Amino acid sequence: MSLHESAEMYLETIYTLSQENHFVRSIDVAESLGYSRPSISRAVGLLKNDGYLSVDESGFLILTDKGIAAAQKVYERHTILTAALMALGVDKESATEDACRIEHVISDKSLDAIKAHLAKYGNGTE
Amino acid sequence: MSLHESAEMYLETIYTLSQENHFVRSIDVAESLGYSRPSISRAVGLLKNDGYLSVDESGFLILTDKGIAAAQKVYERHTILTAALMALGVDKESATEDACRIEHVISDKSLDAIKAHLAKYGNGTE
DNA sequence: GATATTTGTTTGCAGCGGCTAACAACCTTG
DNA sequence: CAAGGTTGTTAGCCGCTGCAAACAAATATC
Repeated sequence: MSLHESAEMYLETIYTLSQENHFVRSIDVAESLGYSRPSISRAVGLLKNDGYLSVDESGFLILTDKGIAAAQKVYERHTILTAALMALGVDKESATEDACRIEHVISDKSLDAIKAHLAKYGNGTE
Repeated sequence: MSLHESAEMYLETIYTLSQENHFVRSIDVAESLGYSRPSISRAVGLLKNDGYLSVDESGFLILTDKGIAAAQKVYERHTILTAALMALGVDKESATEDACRIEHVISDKSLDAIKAHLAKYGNGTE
């Protein structure tokens, strides 16, 4: 079963938060995404059911290997898209916001093409 | 009230079909998008309510000025995104599919940056 | 003119993905 | 230990956007 956009977003958020804080609870995800606690609660339940994470006794969210792999894939897309847009002169904030939406809908083919282009022509200048 | 993604897609489809055929009915939109007739029926009703189109006695869909403007905007985005992806070496079909999804979520800022880049470096080669 | 096909509408369903309200369980702290 | 804040869950709502079934109206065909 492939991930819905929202699930990708939750995984990515948990992943990046866990790199910053090491311990991630539902409330952290809620605050980071600006969503309500019930929304996170449901999403976490679904992700748990689907084997993307587990929740320990203290309520910390632990990504499984499957969860980490999925999150990293989304995160990489995010990074590439942000870099590509910034290379075109888009400000960081707009580039990040757009990357956040595009990362869920662009194909691997197109993403790879952008990646290859960045690799060839650099990521920081134009 | 800003257009939802689905509404943008309907408008764009009606617009392109009306350039090819001159007369566009609901059924044409249904076949073009691969949606059911009821889905089109409801969408057309909503677009009509919001002043994007009218339906004449024969059932032909007529975009209003507002509808044309909105459709053209989406279509232009589609064209630019397709060209940009193809310039990166993405095949036409994939580029078109991705453009179809990205066109609804990318910001004007990023779109303008891509447009400017295409204008500077051409649309067909890399 | 009768039947059949095409087209559009109405009704109601389903999944997704937000939300609030209310409750429960767990701190924490006076 | 009692009171209050924090966090998570449950229940249920709503809008969006697809769907199918069933009906209605118009058109085509025999």
